[in-house]
Amino acid sequence: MESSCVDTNLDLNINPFHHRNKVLKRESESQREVADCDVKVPVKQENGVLVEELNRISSENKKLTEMLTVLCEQYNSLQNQFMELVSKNSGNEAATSRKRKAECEDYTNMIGFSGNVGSTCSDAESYKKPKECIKAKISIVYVHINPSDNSLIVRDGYQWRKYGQKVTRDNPFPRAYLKCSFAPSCPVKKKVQRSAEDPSILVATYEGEHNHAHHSPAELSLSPNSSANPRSAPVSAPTKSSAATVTLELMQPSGLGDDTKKPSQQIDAPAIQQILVQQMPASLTRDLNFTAALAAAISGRVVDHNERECQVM
DNA sequence: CGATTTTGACCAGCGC
DNA sequence: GCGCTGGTCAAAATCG
Repeated sequence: MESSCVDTNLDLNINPFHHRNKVLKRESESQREVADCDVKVPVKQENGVLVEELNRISSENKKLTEMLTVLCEQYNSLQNQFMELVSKNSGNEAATSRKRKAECEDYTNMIGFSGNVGSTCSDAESYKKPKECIKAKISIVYVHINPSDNSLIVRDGYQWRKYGQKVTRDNPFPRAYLKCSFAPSCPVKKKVQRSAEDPSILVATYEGEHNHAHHSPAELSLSPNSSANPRSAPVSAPTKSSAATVTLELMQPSGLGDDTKKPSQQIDAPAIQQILVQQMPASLTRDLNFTAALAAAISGRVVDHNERECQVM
């Protein structure tokens, strides 16, 4: 929850020591190319250019890190404000809500950012099977969609099977219940429902973790447990229904009492969007796939740049 | 024809 | 115990 949980140090694989090998490798490659072109370029000159480029990238990395730190600080302060708001509203909500205790426990964990519900027995299914302690990682994904799009489809790279649909009391939009197509070997379930406050937002609640890779790697990865995902995020065009997506992982209720019940239903749409914006950097920096892809993209640009320079010389 | 979706019925938790 | 509610089941319908 704390911003300290967020590693603001973007490892872009461009630190000098790490990059040194690439530089040396590039040196040998360019020497080969130079030989092929039958043009002799002083190695020291190229070395200087590369070092200069490396310094430039390092300074960019530093700037990005600073920007990220500022973003995280802003996020932290906003989160504190949000928690205050939630605790104020929870008193009124508790009087009118008839939610199940178990569900309240689930949503007590909402707007957490680094924990894993599975470490205790207070997770989603424990009320059904009190003797079992099922590990169920719960996370909420908000997907911005076209309000005229009535489908309840959240493309997250996995294949789902719908097994039910209900209209819930506190939301006029139907809620779809889906299981991973690999069930029962994969226990992951998800619920998809439009936000009552903002119909352009689709709320997908994931329960559990996938124990397999994506079914369709060509689709955009929005999975809450990126550790189970295959490598880098695909580059296919965004789907019509997913213009922007943010994942909120849920955390342990430690330090949070019942006064945080169902905060998502107590905040208005602008607050949600603010939270989502603040959530993005934390989610992105936690996502190894994202940082790896970013590093690959940057290093790719550097390589291209160097190759162009080599060709010029 | 197998996989998926739809949809009404059923079950279980919770508050009164 | 009863009613309300969310979640799940399973048969029928639909799709590719």
